Amino acid sequence: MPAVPHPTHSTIALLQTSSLTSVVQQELERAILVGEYAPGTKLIEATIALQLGVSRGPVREAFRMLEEGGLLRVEKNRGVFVRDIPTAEAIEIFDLRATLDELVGRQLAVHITAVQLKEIKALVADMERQVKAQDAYHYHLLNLKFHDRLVELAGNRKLTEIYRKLIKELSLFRRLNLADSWLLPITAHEHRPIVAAIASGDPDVAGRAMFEHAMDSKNRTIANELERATSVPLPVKTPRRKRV
Amino acid sequence: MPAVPHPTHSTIALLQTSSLTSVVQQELERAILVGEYAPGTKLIEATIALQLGVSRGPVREAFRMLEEGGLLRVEKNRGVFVRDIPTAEAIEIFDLRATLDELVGRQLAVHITAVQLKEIKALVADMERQVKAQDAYHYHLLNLKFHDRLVELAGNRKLTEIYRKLIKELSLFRRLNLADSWLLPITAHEHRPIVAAIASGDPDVAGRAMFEHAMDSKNRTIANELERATSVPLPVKTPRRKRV
DNA sequence: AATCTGTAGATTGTTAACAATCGGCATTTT
DNA sequence: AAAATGCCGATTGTTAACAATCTACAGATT
Repeated sequence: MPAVPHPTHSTIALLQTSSLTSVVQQELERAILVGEYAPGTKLIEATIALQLGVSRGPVREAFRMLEEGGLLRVEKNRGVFVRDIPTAEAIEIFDLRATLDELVGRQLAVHITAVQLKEIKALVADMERQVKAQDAYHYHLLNLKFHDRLVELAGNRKLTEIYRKLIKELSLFRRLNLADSWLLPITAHEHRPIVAAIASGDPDVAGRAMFEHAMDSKNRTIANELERATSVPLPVKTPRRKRV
Repeated sequence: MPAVPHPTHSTIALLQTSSLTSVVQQELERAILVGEYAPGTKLIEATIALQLGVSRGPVREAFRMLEEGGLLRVEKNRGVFVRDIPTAEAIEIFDLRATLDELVGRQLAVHITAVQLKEIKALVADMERQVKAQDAYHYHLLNLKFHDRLVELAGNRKLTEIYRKLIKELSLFRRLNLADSWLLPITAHEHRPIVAAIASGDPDVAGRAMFEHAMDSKNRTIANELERATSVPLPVKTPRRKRV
């Protein structure tokens, strides 16, 4: 009856929105972010096409999307590789994130509702529970959720979009995934003050709290990285390249 | 003989870097940004492929890149369209840009060199010349260049990347291109104070100057847009912000 | 031994054909 | 007349084949 078909059934909605390209895109993104394809890994069109049961066309289109999204690096006629974020770029991203987080804090201080504040506090409580339980992995996930939710609540969708893109790229900063960085969630005790700062309603205070927190995270990660670099005689395997 | 071929000749470098996909991508982006394809326009694969003398494959891949870049909107089985940025989203982008510009100002205040400062001053002088000559078009170009260069000089490539993406999307905010907004470059007299603020070396002052300038631009544009819609000019007030 | 050369296989770039879906229009139905 | 039905051209989604390029390796050359 509806002149405009309304995708109520999830299967219909799926067929209407997801093409093979989008499915491949999402699956590759998932695999990359979860570490199934480590940074530097070469992705071969035919292999992936075979694994996912599609032809090379959709795979190539997905590659182009992920390239533009900053997750893949393309070398013409040579192949596509999972991007490895160099330390210098990671620093830039951290700085940028800090500024965005500051904006988030400022916005939230003015606009957050009581219900939302409660939701955030619950997340913090959850995290503290994971710390007590020594569950670094779930703490990590909750921490991501915490910050993502804050950004979302700031109410600027473009900001959310960019923030998420930055987070994805940061997860390709190799050393971040070496696990010992979130073995000790020192960040935990900073979360309550942040929530308090937001609740205070003062944009300057809240913005500052968010900014400092982000910068702490940056400094901790980079320090960790530099330490590793000096202690380990860097096992740099040089890939065969002809170009400059 | 170099075992590693060095693409000194531009033609070689071109062949090594540019695939049909990338050429199509750039050409479409150019055409979109220059307004040859107005927002809302439907782009037909076969037509474009024919016009550019390639097959549909590269065109589709370029579509995916431009989609991810925020310039195209894709409806499955229906086609791709040049995106039309709604006012609400434009506002979000403006706010975001203001924050990024503030960061730019803060960075420049601390890091800009004498030569760079001179270069920027030259750009401002150029702009003032265009104002005197009533050349709104070239003023517009120089203004873009001015801000783009400032961001570039801030020395954060990721920031530059995001900033440019935002600018591109803003150019798809339909009303911005209706020409009368840059018939009167009221912004002109704000540029000297900005440069001075940067030259002062005080990050707070410079950041604030950049932020306010961006917000002025936002308010002017949005007011203009609302006026067109309602034919009643509403002054848009933005809360002043203070820095610690 | 080290470097150069050339060939074969693997992989990417590009095209063309096939399949599925959409949108409009004529026809039918009420 | 209004609404529903069914067809047809146009357009998109997908696949498979073809062409160009790269990488590795073996043999030739110095």
